[in-house]
Amino acid sequence: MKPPIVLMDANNFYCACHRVFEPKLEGQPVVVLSNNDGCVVARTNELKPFVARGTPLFQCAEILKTHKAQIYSSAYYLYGDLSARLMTTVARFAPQHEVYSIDECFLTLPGFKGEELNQHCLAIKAAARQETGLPVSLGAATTKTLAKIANQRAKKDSGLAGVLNLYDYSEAELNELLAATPVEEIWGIGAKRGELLRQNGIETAYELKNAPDQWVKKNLSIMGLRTVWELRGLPCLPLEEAPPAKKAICSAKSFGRPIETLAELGEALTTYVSRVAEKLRQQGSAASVLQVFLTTGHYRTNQPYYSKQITLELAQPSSFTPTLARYAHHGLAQIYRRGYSYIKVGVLVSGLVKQEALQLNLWKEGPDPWDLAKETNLMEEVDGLNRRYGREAVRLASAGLERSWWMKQAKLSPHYTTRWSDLPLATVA
DNA sequence: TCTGGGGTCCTAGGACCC
DNA sequence: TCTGGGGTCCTAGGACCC
Repeated sequence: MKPPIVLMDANNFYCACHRVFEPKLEGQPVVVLSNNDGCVVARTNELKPFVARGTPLFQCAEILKTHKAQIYSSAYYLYGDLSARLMTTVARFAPQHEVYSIDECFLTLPGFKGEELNQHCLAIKAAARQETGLPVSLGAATTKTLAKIANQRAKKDSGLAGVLNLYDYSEAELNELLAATPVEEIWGIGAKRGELLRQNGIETAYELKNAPDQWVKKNLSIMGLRTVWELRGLPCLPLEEAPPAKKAICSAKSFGRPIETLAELGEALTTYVSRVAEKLRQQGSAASVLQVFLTTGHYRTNQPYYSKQITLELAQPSSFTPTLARYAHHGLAQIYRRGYSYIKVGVLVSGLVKQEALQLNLWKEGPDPWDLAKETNLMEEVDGLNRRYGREAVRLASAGLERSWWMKQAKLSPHYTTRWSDLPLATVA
């Protein structure tokens, strides 16, 4: 017997995080903006019919105003922290879990079924609300893809109390639900594939479930075929308890204003390289390839467009911030052209190897082992200080001090969970 | 004026080899 | 005019997700 797979997903996660610390927002429409306050990345249910996800702020400012929406810049320090608390809570309820994204977690519940399964899901929901203040929904089924559909339904249908169990549905009941599910709502079917499917007369999840394997594989690749099998109740996507190490790490952000000079681009690049290097060390990796890219805006047509990338191979894999920064700046100097207004620069590292393996190989060739030990110790100190005193408490001077190019964050929330000075005050009347 | 960031996986096509 | 077959590796680009 296949064990039930449950997907826990927070409702309007980013918006909900702001509500946790500002209870006055409860029942009020809230939106959260992307970096640079550019687009709407999250909005509460009240606004969903009027504002699509990803709409640029300037295009929906009026509608937001008429609905008296509360607007926030994205505050990832807050979301990351609440996410960790939420995952700790739900993990208690299952022998195995996979944190799939910042607000989603798959759980397996072997031995559970029927009413017992429903009650367990309700208990998870109650604990999440009690311990983190976040509203969540849960969907149970035999595969991840079906659990996703169950979860969506649980969210949309207010009669369901946030929990839907498809695990105990009969084949006929399940087919009926799939027939009422548009094909674009299936996990793994986006706009392009949705369009292709519709052109071929496949409009619902039920129709896709019954499409011939050969046709699916040819048109939607092996991933599409897996999706179809999962719709049929055949698990193809295993639970991954330990997240696999990343194969590439990237940092790239738009500036708060266009910049022209190599010096300022360099400051931003150092900042992003430092972030990438920190993430590398966190997962115990060193990079052997580094890519730098920069671009002018592509929405404004009255300005010349320029976009370029360069790939550099490191003499030795490294996670030492100054080494990576040196390569990055070397690359930037080669692709930089005067006379353009740039809006973004970025860095991507790949060819990742385990840092330990590097150290073991040292006595054969490569950098002086003594130097490497010094580099490692130095970075451990820096990472420790930054963990303790806040990100970028210690940083390279070339990352800049003024940083007038920094992204726009006009509506930033206080750091409720990471700064003593920002703790909310409770007063007794 | 103002249009996000960070990932994964797959496929096609070219270079190269025997 | 005719011009093999099969394999690997790499890269660029597309599609998707949150």
